[in-house]
Amino acid sequence: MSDQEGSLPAGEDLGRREAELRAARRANLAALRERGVDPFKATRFEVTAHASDLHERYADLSAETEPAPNEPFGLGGRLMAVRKMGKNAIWADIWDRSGRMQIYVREDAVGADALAIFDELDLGDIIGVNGSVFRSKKGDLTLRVRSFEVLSKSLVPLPDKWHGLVDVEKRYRQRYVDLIMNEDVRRIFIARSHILAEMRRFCDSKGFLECETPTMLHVAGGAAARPFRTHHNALDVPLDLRIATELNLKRLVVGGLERVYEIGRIFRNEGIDTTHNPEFTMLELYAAYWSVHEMMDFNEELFAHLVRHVLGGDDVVYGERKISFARPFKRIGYFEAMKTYGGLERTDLLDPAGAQSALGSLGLPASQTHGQALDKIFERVVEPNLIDPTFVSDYPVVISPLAKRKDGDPEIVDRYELFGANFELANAFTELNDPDDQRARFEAQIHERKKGNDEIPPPDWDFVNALEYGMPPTAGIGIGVDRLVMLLTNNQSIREVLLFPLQRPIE
RNA sequence: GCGCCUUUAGCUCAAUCGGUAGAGCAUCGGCCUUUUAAGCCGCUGGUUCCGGGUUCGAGUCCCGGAGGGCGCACCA
Repeated sequence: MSDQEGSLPAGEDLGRREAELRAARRANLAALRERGVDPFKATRFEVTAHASDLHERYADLSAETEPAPNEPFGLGGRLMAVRKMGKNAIWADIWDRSGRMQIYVREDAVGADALAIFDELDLGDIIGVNGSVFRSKKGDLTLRVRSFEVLSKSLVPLPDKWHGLVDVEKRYRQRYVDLIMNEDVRRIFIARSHILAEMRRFCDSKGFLECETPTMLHVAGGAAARPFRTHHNALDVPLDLRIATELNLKRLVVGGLERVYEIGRIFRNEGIDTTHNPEFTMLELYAAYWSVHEMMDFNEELFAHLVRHVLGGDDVVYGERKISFARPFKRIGYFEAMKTYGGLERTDLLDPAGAQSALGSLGLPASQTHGQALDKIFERVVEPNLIDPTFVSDYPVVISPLAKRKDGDPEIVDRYELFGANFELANAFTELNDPDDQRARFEAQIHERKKGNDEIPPPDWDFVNALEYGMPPTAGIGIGVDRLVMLLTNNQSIREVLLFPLQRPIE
């Protein structure tokens, strides 16, 4: 590639202004090269501190104690602001992952040639600086630059240094620019990474094995959802992207791994809104010899731990609300909740016709199935009341095809869901391990499927076969990681916690 | 899929009733050795998302389309 104006990627349609701005940077690149500095030749830089390290370490350094301790540091970062003071001194801000550091470049410290090079830099260039810190008269901790290196050149103009990048579409399509400009966005994704790491650490500490099961399957099962279809050329077979990790993880429990989990990407071929993205991340975890009661304790401990770890206390601020995750969480039975919040009776709800009429009296449209009707009623009547974290337990079997029936009450399963801030945070149940019951439920689903419900997956007979070898009593849980991150980072849209949310292609 | 909102300079935003499209930042040229949205002086910068229509005249009004956001529906 030459650094001539016009050597832009084919098809890129630049306005005249942007072309000028880019050309100016190319000219500055050429000028640097003429001085013997090639920004793209650098292969490494010795980073010995991040900005936040220095801010912490020198929190007590005052402007009066200058000269500062003569300890040199090397910082790498992006040049984000430049304030030139005459011909011989430049103040500037560089940003690294941890935050901002002001730097001070003086001719009498770096020499005339180096200052001239610095003078040629553009906002957005990546530099490495060496020097020691002092506190400026205005109180800002500053690195007095003794030497610096140009580590990379930024050839496109950055957004407004004050307003940053605001346009939501551009933020998602060019997330790298968003991350450069918006510190709060950077913090969300750093927090997300910490949440994921802490979830793993927590699960590992309880004796769970992280397992990786295939994302491409011949039969995508374990949930009700339309899959994405793909194709393997060499085998010439159609494949589905998984819609859950459930069945494979339970195969591992059959295999004797006892405690397993996967933090996995799930794909569902459905619409996009503020709480749904076609690919999302779910934690699924299975514990042999546990019932749903042990799982509830585990769940409560995990969430309380994560909230403390990320937010430093028990309270989560979400939108207008403040929600406490102090243990114990509230608990309520499914039918108890329906009765309390909607005055609805168990016997009516368990009757398909009764459920439909309850739906009608709420002013909701008729549902295709009994289960769907119950979901709609619950969503309307109970969910809006679930703000503090609340375990709702004892679900009806009609809406829980993979859960074990409750002993002594065959219409109820050993299942709970955890709600908080008006959305579902976790779904757990005692897993069905009777192969005959499982087979019967798959057979029932075949009829559903034939009726045209294409969200019902075809049966996975090998899974029944696995159960026939014998699976210990097992509890399982699914946690929507993206929604948990939304909650812990106070974001109202899933796209704000996904680095690259799916967008329609341009043109 | 339906409804509402939105799209103007590289970025962030203006533009009265339909009457010559402006500003700040950035860029470019100057001045300034403790500034921090640095400051001061000067220059430059437009396919008003796209395509039609109405009109003497359209960023503005009408129709169609595209992208995005939100809500509803669908969906955990």
